[in-house]
Amino acid sequence: MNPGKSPHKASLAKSAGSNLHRKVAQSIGNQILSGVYAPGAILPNEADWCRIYGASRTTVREAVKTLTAKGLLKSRTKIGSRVEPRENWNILDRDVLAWHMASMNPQEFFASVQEVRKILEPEVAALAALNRTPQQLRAISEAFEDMRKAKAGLNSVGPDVRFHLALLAAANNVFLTPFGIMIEAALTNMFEFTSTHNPEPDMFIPKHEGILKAVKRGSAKAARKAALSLLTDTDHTISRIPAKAKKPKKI
Amino acid sequence: MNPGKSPHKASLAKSAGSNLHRKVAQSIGNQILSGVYAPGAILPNEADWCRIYGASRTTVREAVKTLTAKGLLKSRTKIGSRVEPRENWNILDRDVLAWHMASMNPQEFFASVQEVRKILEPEVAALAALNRTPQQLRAISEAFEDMRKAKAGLNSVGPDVRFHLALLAAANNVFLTPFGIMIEAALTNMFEFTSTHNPEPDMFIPKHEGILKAVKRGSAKAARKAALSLLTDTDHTISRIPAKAKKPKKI
DNA sequence: CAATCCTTATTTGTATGATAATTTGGCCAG
DNA sequence: CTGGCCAAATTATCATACAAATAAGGATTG
Repeated sequence: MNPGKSPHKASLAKSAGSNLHRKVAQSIGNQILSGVYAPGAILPNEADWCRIYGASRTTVREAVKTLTAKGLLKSRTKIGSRVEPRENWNILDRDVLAWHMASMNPQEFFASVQEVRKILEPEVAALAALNRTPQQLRAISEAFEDMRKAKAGLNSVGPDVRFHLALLAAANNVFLTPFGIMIEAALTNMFEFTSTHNPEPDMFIPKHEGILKAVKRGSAKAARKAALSLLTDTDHTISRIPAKAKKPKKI
Repeated sequence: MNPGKSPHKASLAKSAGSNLHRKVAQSIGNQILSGVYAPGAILPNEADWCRIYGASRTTVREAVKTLTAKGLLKSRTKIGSRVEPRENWNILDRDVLAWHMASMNPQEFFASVQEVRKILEPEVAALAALNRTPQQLRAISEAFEDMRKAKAGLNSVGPDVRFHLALLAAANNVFLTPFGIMIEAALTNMFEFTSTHNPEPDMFIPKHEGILKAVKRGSAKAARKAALSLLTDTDHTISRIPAKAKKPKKI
């Protein structure tokens, strides 16, 4: 796409990862997620990347392997590295999600997340009510207590995240755990998406308590209902964007 | 775990991937997923892996980077590579899922998948009914037609998978697409989990047709109901294992 | 002209050896 | 006992070379 002599300059070093191959992977990953290299496109070859980043081929190759492992690329001899179709991207991977967030309309991102949360979290709560171990219940309970204590300070986001992650873990289904990443990202960055920071904190605590109590006494039905109400009534969420006609789909 | 001179011998070359670093990654990945190296354990260092597999350090490092990118490992200088906790594993990654399936009780795997499918697929169908593009509808429709044609032969698994994947794509939510891997794995290997191969093929086609029609005319409610019935009534699934008391959780 | 085979060029894959950077753990001094 | 300094182990990076795969074009032949 830009095989010229002075390509992107691809600003490195801005992201935190201390290792070079990590930085390179982040940079290339960001470029893919932001559409600089679209699915199907052939990336610059390894030698080019070396020049671009001033790194050794070893380092570049490790970065490429990282991206390949996340489903963004596929390399073949004599061809080079081609960007994989979107459905192969490992979007629930921590890094991929971060890159995705960096180059996406925040409201659209948030709407997509909430759409999935509304589907999953009530059922997750129900499963947790049925399958939780005592230890898992304790983890949920402790997170809730921390939420309550931290109520005064606005930094209740940490315990809040822990609460939802603990709930997810208590559902005891491996295929649900990947969503922790998504939930975490949504909750920790919520203030960036919604205008107000901690919306309706007075409703906030009781609703979480409702989930906790239902899970404690093993009532799937009540847990489902409580979790649903947390995501719909109180809103925590942005109800301005209709979940439906999100985007007419350019194609 | 086995730092002796004659370690695992870790049979390579059995899996298809032609590249060496791929084979090494697969072998180590399998060992992690099968519990040879548990979360928190320190893996052999790079030099050891080189001896074990008879590969160069370059190759071993690329394999390690691959596994790191999938969330199975984390490497630190002077420490080595440590197996990450399970919740960080990228279980919806194609490879990780394959390794997981290779070392798991098939019925437990299938039960977990169906549990998630019952949660998601009705809502996926509903979203598809609301958000599908004409092209996406056509893809669903074509997959269904292929299913019907292939009805005589038992190899309807291909079109069946395509049908569900097309439905998933039509939901138009990036955070749902990762489940395609899981659904694909479940459907293509179903005959290994259930005793009978294509259970109740007479119900099979009409139920899929019900989903298609609902999606076509944009009825979320009907689509949800049809998708749910496909997963509960007909059973496609194994109802012998109660979804609840799966496993008392050894901890 | 058409089809087939062969050569060649390009790109990734693997190997080797060396050096740098990081950090644990122990040693040593106060 | 405490603090800081030193050494060892391990990953991180670099440079170079060769191997393997394969796409593309050219030579050969029908």
